[in-house]
Amino acid sequence: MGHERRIPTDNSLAPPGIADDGDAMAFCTTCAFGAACTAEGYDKNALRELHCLVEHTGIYHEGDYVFRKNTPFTAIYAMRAGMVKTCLVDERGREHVLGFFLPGEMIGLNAIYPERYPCDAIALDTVTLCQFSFPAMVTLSTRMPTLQQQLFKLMSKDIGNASLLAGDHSADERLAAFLIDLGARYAARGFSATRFRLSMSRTDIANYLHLAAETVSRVLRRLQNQNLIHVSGREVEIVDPAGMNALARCILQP
Amino acid sequence: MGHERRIPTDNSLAPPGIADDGDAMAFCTTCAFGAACTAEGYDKNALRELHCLVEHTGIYHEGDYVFRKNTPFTAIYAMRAGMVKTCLVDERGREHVLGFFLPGEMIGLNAIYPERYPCDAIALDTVTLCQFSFPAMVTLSTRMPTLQQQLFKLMSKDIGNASLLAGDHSADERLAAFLIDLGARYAARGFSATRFRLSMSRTDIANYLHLAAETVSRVLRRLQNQNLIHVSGREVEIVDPAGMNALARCILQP
DNA sequence: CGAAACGTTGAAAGCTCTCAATTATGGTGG
DNA sequence: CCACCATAATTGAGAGCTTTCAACGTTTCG
Repeated sequence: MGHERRIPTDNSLAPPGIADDGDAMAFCTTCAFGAACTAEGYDKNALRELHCLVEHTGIYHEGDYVFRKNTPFTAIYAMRAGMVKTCLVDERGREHVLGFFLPGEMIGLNAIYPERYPCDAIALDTVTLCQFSFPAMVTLSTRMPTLQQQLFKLMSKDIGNASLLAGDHSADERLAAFLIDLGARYAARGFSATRFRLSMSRTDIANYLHLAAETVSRVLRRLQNQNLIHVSGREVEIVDPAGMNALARCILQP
Repeated sequence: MGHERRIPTDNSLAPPGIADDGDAMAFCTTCAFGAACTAEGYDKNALRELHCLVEHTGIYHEGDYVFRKNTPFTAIYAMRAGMVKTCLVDERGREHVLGFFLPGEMIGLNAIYPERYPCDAIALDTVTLCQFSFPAMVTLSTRMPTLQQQLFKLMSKDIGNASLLAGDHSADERLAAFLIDLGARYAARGFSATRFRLSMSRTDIANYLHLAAETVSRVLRRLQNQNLIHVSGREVEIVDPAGMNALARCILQP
């Protein structure tokens, strides 16, 4: 394994339900709601209220659905461990991957407007997450400005990220940007930015980057031959971060 | 002209400042904040407060900047008339168009998280808009749940829209989806869905759809030869909406 | 009227895709 | 523990779509 999970995934024995304070506080430091949860000077009751609308869900295994397209929107989810992809299948049967989610990131924010989940969310490995009732969050956020701001921030961030893939860039640039971005997000959670495991298949990567799976294979090989990365199965090491950044810059920079 | 502007653009003589109620109310029916502004049963004071944080800006002419990349984020804008593009220029000097904005739509929501505008916003023709101080909106929205919900909705919508261009589709499908989408958005504001004027250049369209300008020309010609549309300069008529929808479906449907 | 920007059209090159075959990996059951 | 199967990943060759480069026609506006 390229990195160690800091968040224990062995809470399978604990029944789903209200998070106990100890667990919740420990997790909150890496969670997307960290800023709201751990905000200083906060009324302890408010903090308790926020924790009370969280449910730790059971464990999801590879292939399990966190939610399905067109299901009524009820909750958003914070990743605790593992990786989830969001995707949808078009009428021609082709799968489009919208995003990959790492520990600490939020899923479901794009369901608020349509009031239904606009895509499927599928676990790529063993996943645990926190479920937040959205109606409850909305209510609470009117009394808790920090929470409201955090929601605004998270959503605004998502709007910006979406345009990452927008440009018409070469396959090499796309793959470089993908790996650099993944490394940066891992680093933000305390993992290694240069060594990690790809939980998703080459096909998933291809469907995310809008390339053919064969092209993903070829480009990974090409980057390795240029001594930019080292790939072994799903283990990846970024050998030359500067070189990779140079490739990815035109995508990540703007 | 393919459609009539319902919103007068001749307020250039009025000094920027607080919107008078008459104007504001008239506009609100087509504005993105309509739901919040015109919500029934609302405290008249709250409504007045919302209107008070709006400023009608002066007129922008073609090429004028509404805001510039990296400027500190202070306000979001609601389009009243005309068209604006948001774009950024990469280090190679190539322009990427992120979006086009029609009357009633909001600009600047992607600046909340970075706290700076992440792109330029440029008027494509004669533009008028309303400026909302964001800090003031945030404060007000804690007392005005409808406003908060409206903000959530608008942002969530933007997250979803961004994935419209994501797929790897043919140039024909992209152009068809672009025109159908534009028509639908015009229709949502009371204009014709099948006859309108493209305020942006072929190059802008190309930079938005990630095609070469020459390809845009060729595809428009191709669609016209198939009797799907009629193009004359920047005037467009969708002659066969069903056929165009069939082409665009795989992009717009999911 | 003339310059400059915009738009169109043609031909050749390049990148990625598709199709096909081969190799590697991981899980299952004997 | 190993054989076996299904899935995933890799590699090669040819086709297709879009891009690039270049030239020409058109519109706009000083």
